Amino acid sequence: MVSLDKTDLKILQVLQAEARITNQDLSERVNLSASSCLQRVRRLEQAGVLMSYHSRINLPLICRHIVCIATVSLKNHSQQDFREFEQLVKSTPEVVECYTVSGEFDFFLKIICPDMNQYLKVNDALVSSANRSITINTHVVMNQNKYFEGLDLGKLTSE
Amino acid sequence: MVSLDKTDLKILQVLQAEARITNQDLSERVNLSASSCLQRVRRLEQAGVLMSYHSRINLPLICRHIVCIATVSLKNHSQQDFREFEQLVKSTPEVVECYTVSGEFDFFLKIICPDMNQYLKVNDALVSSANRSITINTHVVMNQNKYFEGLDLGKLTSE
DNA sequence: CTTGAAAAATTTAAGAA
DNA sequence: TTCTTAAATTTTTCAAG
Repeated sequence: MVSLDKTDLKILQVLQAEARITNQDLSERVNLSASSCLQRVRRLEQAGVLMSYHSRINLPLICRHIVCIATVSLKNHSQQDFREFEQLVKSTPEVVECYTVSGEFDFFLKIICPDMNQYLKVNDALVSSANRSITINTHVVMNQNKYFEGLDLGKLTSE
Repeated sequence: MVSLDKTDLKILQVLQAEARITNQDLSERVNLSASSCLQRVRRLEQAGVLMSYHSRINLPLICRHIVCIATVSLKNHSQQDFREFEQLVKSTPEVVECYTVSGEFDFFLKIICPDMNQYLKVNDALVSSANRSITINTHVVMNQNKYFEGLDLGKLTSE
């Protein structure tokens, strides 16, 4: 567990939502000189706290596509079967996120495809990937009401 | 629908996964001069194609927390009830993503809390927010196997 | 829509507190 | 850890193709 002071948290808070801010502007926001701000950012990167920087793209604006969320249950709960399924997921580019969960399902997948035809192919590949039984339930996303915009690190790290 | 050429797609492809790349490096990657590369990036921002830039933070490294995925079904499917629920979700910081879906559920939520105690509070707030009936099913995330790293825009936009 | 050059701004390393 | 300073680099504008 890396320990961070308030200034580090402020830096992370800003970078979560404005990753392309200049170091100079960032330093003003957190009341630091540009050089010590940069030093902290580099340290956070090296420590693995800042993992990567991404752009959000307005996909509906540039192409037709469908987003689905699929629940997955494996009949056989052996480590081997889990690993194999995870491997398959990792090598399937249409699956953009995958969570292992407790409860009535084993996995949640988020899948993005150009059209339903391609989705069916991905689905088939997941189902018939091996000879083990698997139940996949698909939910087509009709609207995304809330996008991830960064966590409230103050709340999460307080206490 | 905004129409993009191959160079625009390359720019988006790079920025999705390396949002803090310098414009100069980006221009080399896409075989353009720095100035025309910058011009394209600004145009993509103005057109709303590039929406925002985010950092991924290694949360397990800096604090204890739990991630849950919840399925939600409303008993009453009136527009009014949907809107009210969406409003509640938007004003609840622990809910970091929300999808309206077709099928057996109405919404999928991703929720991040410092601990289970706080999760229960959020859950209660969602359930008892109003006098309408709602079914929430919680799945604790045990592992995230695949993170969003950027779409393959070539595949999505081809044809 | 591009390039290339010049000006403005930022990043980054070094030295001192 | 911080800051200041200064050199290196990058961003940004603009004239011209």
